[in-house]
Amino acid sequence: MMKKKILVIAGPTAVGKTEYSIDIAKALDGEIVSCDSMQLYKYMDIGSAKPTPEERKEVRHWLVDEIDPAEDFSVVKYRKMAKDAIEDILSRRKLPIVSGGTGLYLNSLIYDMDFGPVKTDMNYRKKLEAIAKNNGPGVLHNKLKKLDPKGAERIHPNNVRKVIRALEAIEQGGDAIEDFGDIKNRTSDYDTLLIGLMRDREELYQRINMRVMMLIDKGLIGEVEKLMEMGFTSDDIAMKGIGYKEIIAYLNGSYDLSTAIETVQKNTRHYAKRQMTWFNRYEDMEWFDLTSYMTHDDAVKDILKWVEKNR
RNA sequence: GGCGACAUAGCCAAGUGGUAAGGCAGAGGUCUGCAAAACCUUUAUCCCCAGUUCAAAUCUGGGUGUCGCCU
Repeated sequence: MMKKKILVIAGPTAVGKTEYSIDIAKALDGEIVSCDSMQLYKYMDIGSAKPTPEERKEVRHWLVDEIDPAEDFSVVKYRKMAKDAIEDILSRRKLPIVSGGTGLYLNSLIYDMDFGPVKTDMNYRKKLEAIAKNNGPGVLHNKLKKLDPKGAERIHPNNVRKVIRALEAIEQGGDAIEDFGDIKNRTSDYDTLLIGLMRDREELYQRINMRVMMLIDKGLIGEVEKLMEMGFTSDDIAMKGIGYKEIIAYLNGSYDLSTAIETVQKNTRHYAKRQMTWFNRYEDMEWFDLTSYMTHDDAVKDILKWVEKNR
């Protein structure tokens, strides 16, 4: 039986995934399944650089504008939603194109990751967070050493969040968290074609700086004010996104505007670098260096050529 | 022109005789239920010249530069 083909377009933020994905989707009769942890949220349009309504009319986008910013969300929910979307697209004989920059979410789609039965327990987490805060992170890590020596070895003591998650998995009655390094094989659910978009570091950073200025021009500050009026606070994970947390700080008076903007730019640059680190480990990812093309169309043509050859 | 202060990494900065803290930026990396999250690793011989000393970023003299005050 033929495996189901899906195309993945990954790359750091501001590299141009949205426009490239749309052109590629149009050429291949595809629909886009967003793999972006922020575009998922409703009301957060400007800061997450969602595709515009016009763009979404050109090609159908899935998993954009789906959840409330206050909702507890996690990879597992993402995977479920994304797989449903992919099935829907395939059932209509179209090509699913997973496009985005959230590495963990992408992994959940292209590897068979077993997240286990244990759900998140916010109260439990808060309790442990308090312990870490009062007695130092080492206490939790020592505990983990006893319960899950392998996990303790892999997780740095200072990484409280991961230590807590590892403890949660065991203490709430599950198995120890698996090591991603143990996963060798891609999922058998799909036949995945991985495309990576990149640019020269310098050019990418320039695009990031410019884009942040553009987001401000488009009304990011007003968007954040509106979200705050709706009752969302910096406690909501969604509001910890880059571009949101800094503007909140500005509105609180912790930053002046130019500091806020510079901080957004800086954090976005850091994020882009982490994304590159993440994607670099996919050995079969075909990279297209957008800096090296004279025009957008040349690059699209090349990408399509590669897809035709490999699909 | 006079007086004073200062000069340490790309930036901020500690160190006042014993062999260069820290933060930021930069670079590299980790990742199995908050991932735009969380976390880790890494970067100097102290403005220049001479001197004192076993030993100088630290003390002395000179030079250069910056800042402040005065006329």
